Amino acid sequence: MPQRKDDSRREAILLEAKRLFATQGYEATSIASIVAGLNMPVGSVYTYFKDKQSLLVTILEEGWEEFRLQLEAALQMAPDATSALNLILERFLPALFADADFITLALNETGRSFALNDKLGWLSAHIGLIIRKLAEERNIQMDFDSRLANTALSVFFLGSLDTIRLAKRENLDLNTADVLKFIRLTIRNVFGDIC
Amino acid sequence: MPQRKDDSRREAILLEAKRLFATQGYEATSIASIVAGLNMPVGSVYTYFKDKQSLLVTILEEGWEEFRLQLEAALQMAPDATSALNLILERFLPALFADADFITLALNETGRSFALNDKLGWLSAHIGLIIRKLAEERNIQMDFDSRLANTALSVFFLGSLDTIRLAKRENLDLNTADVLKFIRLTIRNVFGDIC
Amino acid sequence: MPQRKDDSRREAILLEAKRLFATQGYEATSIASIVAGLNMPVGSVYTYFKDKQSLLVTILEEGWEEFRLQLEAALQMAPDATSALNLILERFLPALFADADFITLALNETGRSFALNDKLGWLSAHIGLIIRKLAEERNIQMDFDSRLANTALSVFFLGSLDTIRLAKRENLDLNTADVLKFIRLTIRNVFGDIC
Amino acid sequence: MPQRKDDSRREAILLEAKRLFATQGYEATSIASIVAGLNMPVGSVYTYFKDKQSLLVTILEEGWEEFRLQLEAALQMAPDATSALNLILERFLPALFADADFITLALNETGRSFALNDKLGWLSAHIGLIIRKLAEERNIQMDFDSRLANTALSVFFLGSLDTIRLAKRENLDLNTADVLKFIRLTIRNVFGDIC
DNA sequence: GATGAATGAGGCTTCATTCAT
DNA sequence: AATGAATGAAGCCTCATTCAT
Repeated sequence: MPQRKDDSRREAILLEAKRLFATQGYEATSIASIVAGLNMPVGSVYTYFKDKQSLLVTILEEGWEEFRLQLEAALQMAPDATSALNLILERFLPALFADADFITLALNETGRSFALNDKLGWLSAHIGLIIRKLAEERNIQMDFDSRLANTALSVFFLGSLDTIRLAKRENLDLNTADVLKFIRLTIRNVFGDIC
Repeated sequence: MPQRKDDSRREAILLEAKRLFATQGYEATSIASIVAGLNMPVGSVYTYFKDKQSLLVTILEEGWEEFRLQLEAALQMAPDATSALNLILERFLPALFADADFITLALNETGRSFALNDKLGWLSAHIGLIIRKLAEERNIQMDFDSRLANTALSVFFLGSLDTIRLAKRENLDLNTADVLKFIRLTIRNVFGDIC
Repeated sequence: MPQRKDDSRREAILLEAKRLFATQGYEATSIASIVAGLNMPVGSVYTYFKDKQSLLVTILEEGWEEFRLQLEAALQMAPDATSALNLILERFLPALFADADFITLALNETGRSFALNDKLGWLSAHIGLIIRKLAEERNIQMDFDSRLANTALSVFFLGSLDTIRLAKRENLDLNTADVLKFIRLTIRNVFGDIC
Repeated sequence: MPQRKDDSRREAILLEAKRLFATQGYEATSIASIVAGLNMPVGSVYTYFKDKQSLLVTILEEGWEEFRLQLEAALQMAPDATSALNLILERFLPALFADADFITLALNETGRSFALNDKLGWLSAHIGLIIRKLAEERNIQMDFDSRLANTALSVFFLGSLDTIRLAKRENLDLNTADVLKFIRLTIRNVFGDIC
């Protein structure tokens, strides 16, 4: 029996690739530079991945899948819309915001290797449902039409992600906590003291 | 005063470079591909620009400068905070939002060739001043601390830019008008019917 | 006596290698592509063969040996030159012509991995002997010197092989039967109605 | 004005490539090895040729074109079929036979980069016309059907080429003169003393 | 023996930049 | 100043072969 493919080597490659792609950009990062720090030969990348592009796609798709599963699990556990919202604010968003490299790649490679709009659509559907339920529960009249709602969600979601990556990259005096606080504040302005 | 004769060639190069950099990415765009459609020799790029990097820097800096000057001119003309705000909403933002390629480059090349945080800082200062004046004029109590204000501005500004570039790139059923409408709505929620 | 169990795997490798070497060329064929269709691991090749080169050499030498043995057996069975000639025309050449892949490899790898001239020399000696006997039997004066005879044999032999491989490869409206017919006609022109 | 493309460099590359492709095979020859002896950098190849494949195609197509033009010019000059035949035997074939590298490539790359059958068809048409005229002029009854004629031509043509390349490659005691002599002899057997 | 992951040299090609003309 | 051929470093990827299991 030959050596079995070593999952830890695969993960190490993905992790280093994510770091470098996010830091220097996909095109500016060479395969050689990815394996250099890992003390692996270049050929190893091609044992685990078809080509450079699939490295990026894997990072983005597996990364998103992780967040998606987290969110769906959280929503299933939630007995009502209020607790669902709180799970999003306490679990999903913090986990997403913690991965600045993923955020950078997702935003920069939109369209080239990552269908960000698909993900945004999926997110809209889920969040929209929660919002409508919340409004119902709390007897609040929502006069947003769906276009405006989508716009709002997109601005808040993308703006939060971009703010966080900018803050991390430029060592701004802003951080994840500030963004979450701002989101909470916005929600409270509409729905009251539910989070 | 007429422009120097060759400024038109310089501008043509900048325009095509901006389009290609935004569409394909900076690294993936070759100098040869920039001049190809313009029927210019590669050497031309180096008579007007030091190297490829300076092409990108010029696009970003001159692009920003244009918007900055527009905004400053607008603000100088404004007699009070309310009209300043309206000028921003009617002149500055629409002009900025119209240039999707610039937005894409500014967001993607953040940190590599463009200090987006500097620009955000400058914007914060100006907008912040208007906000404070507005609050004063209208006798509204602002309990935002400055960190939260900066966060809010960043989320809204970057989120708007990202939403617009995503909408353009992915042919979403969202457009500049929707984003502007959402911004207006948000402002009215705080300051009332001033825009 | 039964063949050793694993000879079938060795043969499968040789067969697939021959097909691919002939179709795509030796260098353009990877070891991996040879075993891919056979559902065998790459390592198998190295249990039966020293390296890639020896795969090719084996195909050519074993292939030639098979034809050589066939021819020699045929000649031993023949009571006279006329029947020897007919055996060649009815057994040896059809068998050789049927293996287009072998022909292609033999012609293309001449000099690199296969001493085609050695084989041609061996063939010349045998055919030459038959020719001389035939001339003697039929009392025909052969004024060919040996150089010209070798040239003639080479042109006919290589020309036939090349024609057949070209016909197969390019789906020409020419086939093995046509080539054999032409050879027969040429012989009849010299020796009369003996085949 | 920049440097003009230097045709002598282009030719030097083609010549060395032809030599190496014929000697070692196309796949086994690296671009680096082609320019090594010419004291040129690798990039030069790509100034004159799109890629490695086009290097081979150019060698084959330009080489064939040269021979084709020679033959057509010769045939136009010939007042009758007999002199046409002699021009072929004295001009065209010797020129073709002299270029052993071209012959090797044409035979080995048949189908991959060179449609040898197209050329054979073109040749058949021209030679066939001469043959028919000769038969007519000399009142000889040709009972060859066209299939057999094509076969004969293919065997003789390809056989001659292969014999010559084999002779050159293996330093056989056979040469171009022998092949031409054999061809002449064959023609005389059919048409009498016309060449 | 059987397996197939691991290796790293080497191949093809691109491209920013220079500089002869 | 204008041009575009020339350059060669560097990138991605393939693949024969080895060897741990």
